[in-house]
Amino acid sequence: MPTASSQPRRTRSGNRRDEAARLAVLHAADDLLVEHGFGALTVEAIARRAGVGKQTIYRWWPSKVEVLLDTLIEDSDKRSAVPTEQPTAESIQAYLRGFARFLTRDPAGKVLLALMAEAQHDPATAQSFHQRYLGPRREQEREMLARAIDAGEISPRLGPDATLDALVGPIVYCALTGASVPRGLVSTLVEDLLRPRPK
Amino acid sequence: MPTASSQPRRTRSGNRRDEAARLAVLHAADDLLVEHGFGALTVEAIARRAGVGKQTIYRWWPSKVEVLLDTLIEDSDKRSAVPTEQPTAESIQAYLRGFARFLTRDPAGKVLLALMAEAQHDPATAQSFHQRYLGPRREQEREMLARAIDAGEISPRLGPDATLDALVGPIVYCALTGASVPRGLVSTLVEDLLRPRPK
Amino acid sequence: MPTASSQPRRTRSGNRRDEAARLAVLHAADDLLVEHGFGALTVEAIARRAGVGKQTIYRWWPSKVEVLLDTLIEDSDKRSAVPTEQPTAESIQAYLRGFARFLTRDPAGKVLLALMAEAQHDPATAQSFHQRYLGPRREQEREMLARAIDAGEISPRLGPDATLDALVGPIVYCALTGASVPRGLVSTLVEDLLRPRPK
Amino acid sequence: MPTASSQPRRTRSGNRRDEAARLAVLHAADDLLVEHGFGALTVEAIARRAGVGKQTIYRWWPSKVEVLLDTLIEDSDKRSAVPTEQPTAESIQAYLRGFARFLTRDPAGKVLLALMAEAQHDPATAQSFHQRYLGPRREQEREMLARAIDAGEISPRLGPDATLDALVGPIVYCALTGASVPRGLVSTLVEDLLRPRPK
DNA sequence: GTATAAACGAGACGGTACGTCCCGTCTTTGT
DNA sequence: ACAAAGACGGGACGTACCGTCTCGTTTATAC
Repeated sequence: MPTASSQPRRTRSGNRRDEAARLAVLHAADDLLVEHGFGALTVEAIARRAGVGKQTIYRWWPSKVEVLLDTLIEDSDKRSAVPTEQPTAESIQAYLRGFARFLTRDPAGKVLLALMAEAQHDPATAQSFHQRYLGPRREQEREMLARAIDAGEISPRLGPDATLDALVGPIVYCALTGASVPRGLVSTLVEDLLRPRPK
Repeated sequence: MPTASSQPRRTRSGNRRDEAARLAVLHAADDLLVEHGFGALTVEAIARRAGVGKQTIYRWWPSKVEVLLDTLIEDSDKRSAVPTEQPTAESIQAYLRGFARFLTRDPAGKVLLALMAEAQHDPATAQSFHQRYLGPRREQEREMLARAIDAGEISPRLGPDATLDALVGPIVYCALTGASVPRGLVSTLVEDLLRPRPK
Repeated sequence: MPTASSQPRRTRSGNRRDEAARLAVLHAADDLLVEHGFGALTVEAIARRAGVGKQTIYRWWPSKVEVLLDTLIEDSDKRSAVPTEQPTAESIQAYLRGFARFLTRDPAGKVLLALMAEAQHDPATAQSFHQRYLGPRREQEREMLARAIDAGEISPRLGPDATLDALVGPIVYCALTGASVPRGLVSTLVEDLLRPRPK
Repeated sequence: MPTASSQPRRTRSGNRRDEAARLAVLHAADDLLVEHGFGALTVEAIARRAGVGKQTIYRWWPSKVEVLLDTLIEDSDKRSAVPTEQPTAESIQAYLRGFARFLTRDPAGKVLLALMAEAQHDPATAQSFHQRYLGPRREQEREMLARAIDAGEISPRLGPDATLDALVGPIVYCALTGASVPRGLVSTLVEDLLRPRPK
């Protein structure tokens, strides 16, 4: 991870990128999305709320979607990290439960839903969203599965991607339809798909 | 001057709703969505393409989303109907496969994805989408499950909604991420979730 | 439910023109102009107010301007008639004063001003307005002058049209600028232009 | 191709008002009025013709009427200025003749007629038109009269406003009715109203 | 008497313009 | 050099009327 300059940084600009402006934009976008929905998330509104010029946004982000993507990537790792320690069936299940909570309860989860939605409307968003979020995440999840299989913790009947679609898909679907994830769903999925009884 | 007012007489409108205009709007919306994506789906573009006044759209539909919903409801029943005959595990599996094909291959499936996406952005869309599409569909699917259970065809470990989320969720998730539904996913889901081996 | 078609029963129409509808349109137009100004005088508003279908207006009048012209012609003769008896300098002066009052005080005078205004905006209006109102009126006024000259009542230094422009122009101009006609203006005009002292 | 970044450099805009856009709007409005009449003078048409966004018009002018008023005020002083030197009966007469020519011949005169007309239809136009054009002009004319009276050049029988109404009214009236100002009218008015023979 | 034909109210239709909002680009000015 | 500010050309929004057109009803006249 690169440097990340530290001090409060009060001076409003200079000839280097203004970190305060960057954060103001990210927070403004996040807040607007949560408070007024994606429809109210216009570049002008972000700039207004962040007390920033429109050009400052266009200078650093190709579109408002990339702003959201930046917030998502930061928040996602914080609030729903893929287990990197030696995973067990239980820790995988816990990860899925955490992911479900993130999606359906955490305001930051709204960002993910909004981006997944916007990706349906705009190919450029789809491209970025896959490259910067879905792809890396899926890669981590595949690794998690592989290590659990290696350790004999699980033995899924399906290939890694199909398995992950089967586990994550229902959770995402519930979130998209505004429903809570039904009690027992995650555990049953884990039990039936990751530990199929041998014939 | 010879009279010659003979042929079927282009009736073009009158005091009552013009069916030709209605169809032109529905088709224009569908075509625009498939050809240029949701971003190009403006009321003005629909009107232009349908050869119709904007007011004619606003007169009959509260928003472009409702236009899409109308086309979805008509198409969905035609191209991916929920089985109403006595369902078996096999016919349920066939329904899911048909649904997957509808979502990922059929242009009309794009309409469903677009609406599910727009529902994330706009509460009014979410409301309509649930009330007019998701709700009735889920109801039919519940009935399908119930009859299959009664007939002893299946015995799901989860409640009806959780079962349906687990079956439909992965398919929708694949479609949303632009992936094809992995081979074996549907059959494994049906087998593991609807016919759990007796202990 | 016994209907009992009792009340006077507005006999809604028949095979011939409906006089009630005609009057309703004329009055609605007049009222709208006076109450809400020319800007609110749309065909739809007239129809709404008169309780009449738009087509009924378009059937009998080529435009809303002709509706106004109809009301003007009826009212103008009633409220500011050109003297036809043997005119004197005094009766001419009285006519001009009456005309000034009509223009600046009488609601029906607003119709004349509105038409004169609209004639600036639209050549068709100008054409009709001249043909149906200004022309005939000017003709009557010329006759009035001619008879007064013949009788030795007046001896204007200018030709008939120039004289009338000089007499009527200031009154119309005051009305158009929203001013009242200054005290003494009419009498001075009559005295100085119609009875010039012999050199 | 040699570099030659020489010419005035189409600056096209910036933080401050774009003078080129302002002029383009004024000229477009003027041209449209003269060429196609007030009916064709829509904000959209002005924007189209000026090669300007609609918002640029709405940003600087409250309505199309104010655009016209701006052109009128600029043109009016250039083409029909009120005499400021010591006025004589002759220079007053010349001014009136110039004004008559302006109104009936000069394309810019159409703007005045159109505004006077629109003032009949819309109170806001009336307000602006009086405040920004009629009022100041009348003030200049009153001054002209006053100085001529002081110098003993004229001795009108009527008060200043009535005198001006009597002089200007017939000219405006002729222009409004599409007539040319009759030969002899102006000179007779000046002679009979400004130089009344002493009793 | 019944059939025809005209005028009626209602209102849907394809359009045009309204005045507003936001897009993404561009310039100016300040730090 | 970067930032705030905001004007710019463009284009979609949802509304109001335009003038035309059917619809179904009502009623006076013609057969």
